Amino acid sequence: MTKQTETRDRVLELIDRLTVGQAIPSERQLSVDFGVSRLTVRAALDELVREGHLIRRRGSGTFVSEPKIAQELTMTSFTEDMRRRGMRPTSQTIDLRVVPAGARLGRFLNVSPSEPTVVAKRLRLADGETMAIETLHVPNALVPGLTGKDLELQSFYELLSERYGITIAGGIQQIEPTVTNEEESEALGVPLHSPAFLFERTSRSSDGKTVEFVRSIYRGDRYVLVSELTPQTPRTGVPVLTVRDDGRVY
Amino acid sequence: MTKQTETRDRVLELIDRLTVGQAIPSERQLSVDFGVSRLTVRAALDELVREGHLIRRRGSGTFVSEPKIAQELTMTSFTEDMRRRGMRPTSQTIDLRVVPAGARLGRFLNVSPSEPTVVAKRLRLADGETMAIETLHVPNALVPGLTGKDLELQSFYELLSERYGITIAGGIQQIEPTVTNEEESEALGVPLHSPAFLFERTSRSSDGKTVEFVRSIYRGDRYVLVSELTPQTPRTGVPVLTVRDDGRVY
DNA sequence: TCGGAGTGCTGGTATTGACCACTTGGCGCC
DNA sequence: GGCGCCAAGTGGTCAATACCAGCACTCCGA
Repeated sequence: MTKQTETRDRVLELIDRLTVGQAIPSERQLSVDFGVSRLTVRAALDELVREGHLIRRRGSGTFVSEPKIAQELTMTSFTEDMRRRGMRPTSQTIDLRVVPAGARLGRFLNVSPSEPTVVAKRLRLADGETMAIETLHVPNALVPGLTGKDLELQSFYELLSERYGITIAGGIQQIEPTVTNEEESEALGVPLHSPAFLFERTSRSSDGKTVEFVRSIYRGDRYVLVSELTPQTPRTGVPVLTVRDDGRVY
Repeated sequence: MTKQTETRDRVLELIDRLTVGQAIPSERQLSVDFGVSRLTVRAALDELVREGHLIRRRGSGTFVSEPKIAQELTMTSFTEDMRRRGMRPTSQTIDLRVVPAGARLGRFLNVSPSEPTVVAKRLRLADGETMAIETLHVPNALVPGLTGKDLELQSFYELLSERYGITIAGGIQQIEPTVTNEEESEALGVPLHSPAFLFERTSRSSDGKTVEFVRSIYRGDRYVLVSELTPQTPRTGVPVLTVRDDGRVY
């Protein structure tokens, strides 16, 4: 725990006790209070400003900012995503089998086409309603003994971390519009050819190995992507998955 | 021009002359070369690392990184977006009329329902191929005398800035999957009910006024959203519009 | 020849001190 | 009472210095 992260955490606690628009103590004051140098305080505040918790006003002070409309799109699993939105995520494993990766999947996972690979098809629910259908592909060697039941009990990423000691370090996700086919429509309970998002994600672990390739179909009538746009300044354009509760969310 | 931004620029020049994977001089060396403190060099490098130009390796050095797959999604117009990808953006104004805002649009634009509003429908092309169809809504008072031809000659945001003195300060964009209707299919030259992205964007100027509401339909077969995912650490998840040149882009 | 310890580099963190640019509010003058 | 100026406080920037932790290479001894 560096002083900087410690300072960051202490400031976050401060923020929790304040309301939007209120000023936090000055950098000089904080450096005295916490017993660290002002630069350390600044570094911690820098981070919080980047994350949208604080707003600096030169000559005036540093203030608690509006909660960001669009939160960071971090490396979240479906489970975390739903929890963050106060919904209860569940999962039904429709199918789980181990098959050779094949050419295309082998390329994605960076393994031999003959490599045994777990292919799991899951229906993802939020508060009991269908939200997405997901097909997971993982080299079997990474997750020996994985069962369909395992996937229903906890987040796959939690499982990866706790049972197999694998932590996800990053990934890349591609999003396209699509329409549901017969199988997807039936599983999701929506009309045939309903608009949907197709997510394709490849994740890699901290040692650089490709861990999974996931293909998900999200209901277009329940999901929207919202991104906040900022001009010029390379601040961050932060998109987020937002559940459409009723008809619209503005 | 602060020393930090100056240092940043000089390092960027350095990067241009190097290839991916090569090391830049050490922080201490740069601070001597540029005649600034190491702290200043670090701050400049911090920014470049955040933007994805450089990668630090403790004990080893700082290296030129792969160009980021996902660039920042800044407040871009279609025009800027296409230019950044090396394509030539053009525009055909299909229709332009001034009508009362009405209830729904008035709410979006934060004006009275009877407020005269420019509604312009444009076909957006990239390298001569249809890419999107866009319907622009702007209070007429903000852009008096706007013609359909104006919109074909330059970016609307450039026009706003140069002729009307309005600069866009931010906005929020919502993205959904949809399918094209008859009119859209015909205009875009795709089959009826083709998958497409629906973008709805509301932009505000620096003085807080809502400037525009834009509704765009992007061809799903030519557009994909790519977002790079980073775990835990609230670095930035940066999504971007990526043109699908051929069949796939991986 | 091979392996391991040592050493000199790298970036990572932290401190102290200083000055600048800007905001704000109070004080004094009109 | 109102206006304008000025001082105090704020964040923004920068310097010089120190020590820590990780990496890679060299050199020496087995």
